Amino acid sequence: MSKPRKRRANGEESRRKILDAAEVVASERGYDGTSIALVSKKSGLPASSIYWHFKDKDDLVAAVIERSFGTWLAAVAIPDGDDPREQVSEMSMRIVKSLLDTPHFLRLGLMLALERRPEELRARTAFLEVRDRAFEQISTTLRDFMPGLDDGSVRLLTTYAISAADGLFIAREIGGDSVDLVALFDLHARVVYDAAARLKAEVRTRNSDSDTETEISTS
Amino acid sequence: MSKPRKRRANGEESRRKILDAAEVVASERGYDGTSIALVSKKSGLPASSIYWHFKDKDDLVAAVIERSFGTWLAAVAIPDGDDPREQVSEMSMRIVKSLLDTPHFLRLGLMLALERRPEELRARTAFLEVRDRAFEQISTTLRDFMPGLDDGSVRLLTTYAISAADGLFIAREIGGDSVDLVALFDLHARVVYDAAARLKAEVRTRNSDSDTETEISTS
Amino acid sequence: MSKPRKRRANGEESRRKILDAAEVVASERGYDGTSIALVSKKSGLPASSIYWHFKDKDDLVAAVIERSFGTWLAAVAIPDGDDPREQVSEMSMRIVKSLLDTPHFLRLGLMLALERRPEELRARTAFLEVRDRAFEQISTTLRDFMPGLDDGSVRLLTTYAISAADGLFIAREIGGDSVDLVALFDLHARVVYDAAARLKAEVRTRNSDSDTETEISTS
Amino acid sequence: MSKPRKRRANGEESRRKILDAAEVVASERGYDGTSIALVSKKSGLPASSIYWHFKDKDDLVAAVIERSFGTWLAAVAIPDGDDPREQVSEMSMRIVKSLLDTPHFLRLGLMLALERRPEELRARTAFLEVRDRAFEQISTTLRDFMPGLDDGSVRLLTTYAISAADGLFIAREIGGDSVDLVALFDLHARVVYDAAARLKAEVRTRNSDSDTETEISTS
DNA sequence: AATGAATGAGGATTCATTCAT
DNA sequence: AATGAATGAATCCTCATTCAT
Repeated sequence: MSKPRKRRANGEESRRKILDAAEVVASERGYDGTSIALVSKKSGLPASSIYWHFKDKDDLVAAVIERSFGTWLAAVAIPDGDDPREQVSEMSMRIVKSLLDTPHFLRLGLMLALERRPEELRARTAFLEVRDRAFEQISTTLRDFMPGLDDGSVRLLTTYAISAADGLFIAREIGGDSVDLVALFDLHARVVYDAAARLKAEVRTRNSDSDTETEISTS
Repeated sequence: MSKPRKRRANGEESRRKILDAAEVVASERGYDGTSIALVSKKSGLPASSIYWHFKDKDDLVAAVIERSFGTWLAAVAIPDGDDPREQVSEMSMRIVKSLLDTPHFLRLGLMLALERRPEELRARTAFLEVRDRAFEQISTTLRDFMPGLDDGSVRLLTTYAISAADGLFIAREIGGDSVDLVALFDLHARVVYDAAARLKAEVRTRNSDSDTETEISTS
Repeated sequence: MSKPRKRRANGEESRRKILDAAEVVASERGYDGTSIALVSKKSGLPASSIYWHFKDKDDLVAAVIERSFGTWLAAVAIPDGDDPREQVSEMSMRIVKSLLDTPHFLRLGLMLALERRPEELRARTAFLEVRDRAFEQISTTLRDFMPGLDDGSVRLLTTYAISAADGLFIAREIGGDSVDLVALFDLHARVVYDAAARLKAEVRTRNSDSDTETEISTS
Repeated sequence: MSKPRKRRANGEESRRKILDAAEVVASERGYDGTSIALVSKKSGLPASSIYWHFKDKDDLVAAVIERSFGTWLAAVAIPDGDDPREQVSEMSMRIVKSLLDTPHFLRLGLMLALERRPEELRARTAFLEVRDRAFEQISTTLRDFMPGLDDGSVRLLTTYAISAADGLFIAREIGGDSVDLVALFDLHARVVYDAAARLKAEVRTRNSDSDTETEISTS
């Protein structure tokens, strides 16, 4: 009773504990601030055990990124059967909720993204990869909702949509509860929608140039 | 005579060298990644000399933030005598240019902003302070351009304007030359302008709801 | 069926794999440089399996020494029925060949021999033992070829013969192909033979002291 | 009196203390067996101070090699004004004495020489370099004493002379006082001298080929 | 006959900082 | 106004070894 040390070797669970601890630490302190000793303390496993499960610190943090992204995706993903027309506002809400509930993924990712070290971290590369996947996903969604948009515009809008969302997340991280993330994301969704509509209109105009089309004023 | 007299020690210059080195290092590696040894190597001055000029590492990085912000402000500031009507587009251009030329300030600042360590860094506080000043500045500008906007809207718009700009900066940091920062900031300026106009219109409508009610100022 | 049945565990073969790996590693890096992890990697067996076959690292390396010596002896040994008169030149050739083909035994042994650690290694002791056996063997051979040599001379010559051979081996290890080991061992064999002959002559002279001493000119 | 800690920073002396400690440790345990912690303990300076004076462990051991060689050379070198004819026997004596008194240089060097690690140690390279210098020195001496020897023979003899000496040193390291190093080196000197004389004679014979010289059978 | 997992001790090296000069 | 030297704590990671299965 005094020490019912669970001596059952259980690889899966240990790995999970380590990732849990590392996720919290890394998302609060960044890569350099994440010491193996701290992860060891928080996970309850000796430092050497961390090295049984992960090649090195970089490998550990990359694994954190990947798992974190999975969790985050699941939280954001829209359940099957949803009415497509509700997708936009629904996704906006889900994103906000995910950022408030599990900010680990994005906080850590952005910290890594901002770094420039002589030799790339696998952890950073891992983040950029999942970010690229998100980019493709959103591009596709945009094209579905606004058929007729040219590639350049889709690119521009997607970049803007993602980047601004990053920025809003940071604002919330800095400002805490005084930042109304819901209102900001509402604004953001509308703003992107309007911009998409305007760009689409401009494209159409440009295409049917000599015709009698009337000017289309900014939304 | 036997020794080639080292030129008279020049405090100002040494300090400057150290700050120059620290600015580059810190903006590439963040706070934890900035080792005194590296700053020493890059500045050409011994580590102990850094401690003659700065109390500790935190003090050094805070000084970097402050000087960096000064430099950045000077690059962004609009020269006297400019036509106020050109201010918006001009400032947009200047901001883009400053972010491309001297990204140190914002890169370091955002890295610091994202961190959550048990004991606050003076360096982080310093960044948040200059950011607050920028917030006030932009709020004022917004109010000047869109008189009649209620305080909540100004707050929301300013937060959005700044945050999205942060996000665009990050996108550029990640994507490099493949990210067209000029186009993104053009879009951003327009989007904020439109949103401001719409919010203003909504406010006016709300205020003159049923009849000729007199203006009711918020706050 | 679901699992491709790992072929029946074969103790002998595993043990051999481990010894093979350890032999290479230890002869390249010495005792301290031989990590169980590296032997594990090179042998393809988990570290814990190494401890199933060997008590500890010292035990493993001692086993390497013993097996290695066996291999080496077999390579050097003169087949039965050989004409005794050809033994010397033949053995010289065989030794050279063995040192070129399987240098593991001697390389590792000499490394161990040179070490001086607070607590003796069984591995080192094992090497010194087989070396002693070799010493006796060569002493006997010498006595057979040069009957009449006093014990001191046999000792001296044997020590010289073995030691110089060690040194030549090292020279080859350092110099690689640029060192003509065949020529060196030819020289060595002749030199030892001459020295033995001279010592024998000196002994005979000394024994028949008061008699008509004949001048023995050096060289 | 209880703690008159010498707090006078004295770089030279500290460096010397570290080298002294490292020399002993490395020559007893080899490169891998030389832990910075042990050197720290034996030298009385903290491990971090060792890194003020030396870049890394490899740098430290290379410095040991170089200093050790200097010491050894000084012990072996023949004072000016010595009668050249006494040089050979004198040098033999001096070498024996140096090997008995300060065996550090050669013990460490041979251990390093025998190693084969994936990435070369600067320490090993340093040893091979000084060894090369010794080779040239001895070659020159040989040529002076035996003018007329062809280059191949000089090479062969020098290699043999050095290598056998290495082997004799090892024999003494293994056998301790029971190994009569003086007798062995006397034998070695004579053996090399005789071999040189014989080789020279053979060369002369070969050069005057067409003459009536009879075959010279092996001694 | 093995092995996945664990673990405390120790490995080299860097850290921020101080101190005497 | 500086700096060579020092230093204890911390860094990441590897070590030999054990244990439960």
